[in-house]
Amino acid sequence: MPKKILVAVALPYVNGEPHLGHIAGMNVPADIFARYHRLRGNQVVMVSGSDMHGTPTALKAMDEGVEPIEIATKYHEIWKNSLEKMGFSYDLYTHTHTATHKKTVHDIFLKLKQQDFLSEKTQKMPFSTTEKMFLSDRFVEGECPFCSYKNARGDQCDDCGRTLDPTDLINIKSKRDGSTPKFKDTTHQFLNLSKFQDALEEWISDKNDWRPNVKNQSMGMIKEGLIDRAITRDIEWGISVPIKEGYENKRIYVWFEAVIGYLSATIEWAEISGTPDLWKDFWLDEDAESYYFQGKDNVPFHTIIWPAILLGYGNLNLPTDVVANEYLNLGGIDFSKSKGHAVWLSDYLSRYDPEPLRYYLASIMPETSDSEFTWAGYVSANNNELVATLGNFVHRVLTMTNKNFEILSKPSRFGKTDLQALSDCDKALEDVSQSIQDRKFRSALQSAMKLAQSGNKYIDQKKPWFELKSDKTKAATTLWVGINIIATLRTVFYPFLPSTSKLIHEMLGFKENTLHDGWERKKILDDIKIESPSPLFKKLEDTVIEDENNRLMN
RNA sequence: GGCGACGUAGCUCAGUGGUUAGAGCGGGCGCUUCAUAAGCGCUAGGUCGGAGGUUCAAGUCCCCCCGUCGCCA
Repeated sequence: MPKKILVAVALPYVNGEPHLGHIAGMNVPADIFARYHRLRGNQVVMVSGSDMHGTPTALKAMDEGVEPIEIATKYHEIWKNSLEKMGFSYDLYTHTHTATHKKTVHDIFLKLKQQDFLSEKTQKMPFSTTEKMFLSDRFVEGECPFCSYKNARGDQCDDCGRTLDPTDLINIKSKRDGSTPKFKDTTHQFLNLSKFQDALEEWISDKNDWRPNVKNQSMGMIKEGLIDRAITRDIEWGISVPIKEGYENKRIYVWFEAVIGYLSATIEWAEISGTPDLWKDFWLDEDAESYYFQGKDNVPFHTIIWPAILLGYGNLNLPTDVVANEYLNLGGIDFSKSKGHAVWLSDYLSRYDPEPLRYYLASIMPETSDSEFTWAGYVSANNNELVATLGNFVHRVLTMTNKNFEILSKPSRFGKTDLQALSDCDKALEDVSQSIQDRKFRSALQSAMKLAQSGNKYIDQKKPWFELKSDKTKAATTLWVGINIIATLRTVFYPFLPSTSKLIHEMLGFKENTLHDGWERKKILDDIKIESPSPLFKKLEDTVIEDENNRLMN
């Protein structure tokens, strides 16, 4: 019975280009997971989109003197394009400035209001008279009333560490233009998170397969007591508030509506696919599973706020797991000279192939702690692992076969070593499968690469170049087994390296596509013909390391 | 300040209280020549962030520090 699996990837702010840190923790693991499950025969929908209404996007637009939609659309296109080039298999990558999204957000907002999960409160907020807008805590500064530090923020003094309210600040100024704000009353809608306290605690308490940081952090917050949070803001950019009076100049706050993007994207996908009700399979069927991929800074939104919204709305599936990764940092260079620099995805793709990057990022995925991207590590992974271990194994077997056999036939009997090699294939399929299901992607990749290593050992043991001279039948057996290993490598690497997998598939002359063969050792045809192979990967010169590091520091 | 995660070989990381703490990469030595000078074998390299405690036994459990990152206030 195929499973129904929703793969939800965090919606990025579109106030800049994607860099390697963005994709290492969200897109790479999500795509591996989605591709694995499709190959397994499960019904998968993988969705995400650009978060168009983020505060940083609106501010950038204001600073550049353009409309927010211009900034958002510009970067949305760049994101969409780069994600596509990396081979991420989204069923839909949309954005949150669509009619479907707005309709879904309004529907949810009104239902929550109707069920009494929203309430109205009035508070005093600093208002900029020059920019005609309310200023959030981090956009005001002034003198700390406790330690007299001059640049204390609206929420905290960085010097003495004390918690502040903007009304505490002496000589409060706008950080944006230095003007003095006035305090004005403003009224907002609040989500009553406290009403979900018990339900959330019960829901999370038995999630023993979640990563420790996700579960413990969420439980800690729940036990401290959840407080109501404002879900509307005094801003112009965003989704309108579906309340008749008093909210004309307010918008729904972005953290509330962005998470709804997972649902609205699934609905949009179903509509585009011509099966408008299909989204229900993933959200209403209680056997369906859902996995949310994102960075560690996003955990509470996915383990508390989004589940609270879903519970409040009713009948919608809660996350099966919230797969949060730590951060990928940029390393190997002098940080003092590289401030604000990053490896931009579009820039990377203008010079290098997607697959080595997918491989390297999966191999250093920040699953348990922050990790570092270095160009030296990238070149090393490409040359020592992809070229030397995987690429070379495939190439040496296929070249020898092509040069010595017009047609390679299935051997009539196998020796002990041959049977061991074939069982290594089954072991690899099992190990990779288990690790991906457990969302342990680094370990899964290691198990896949281990098969290429054991393939090389097998070839070294059998020495088919001798067998060719002494007994050609023996060489045929070795190479036939070698081709079985290659066919299995094609399968276990498919989630990580889809293009490489396709290339192997074609070089082996298989007819149907890889998905058709499923997650098992392919039944190789009795007679197989191998054309002259081409290398799977390009070796990189060591000068790449220096060149790229220089580029980062200039 | 509170909560959470992390700190193990030169690098990246595994390690349900139980032999002598492991793997890959990098280093050193050897073997091999089918293959993109690729492959295979052997080997060196560790006060497990620091100090204390519980235990027959601690990288692992408890307490206190130090450091990094995230969230909250």
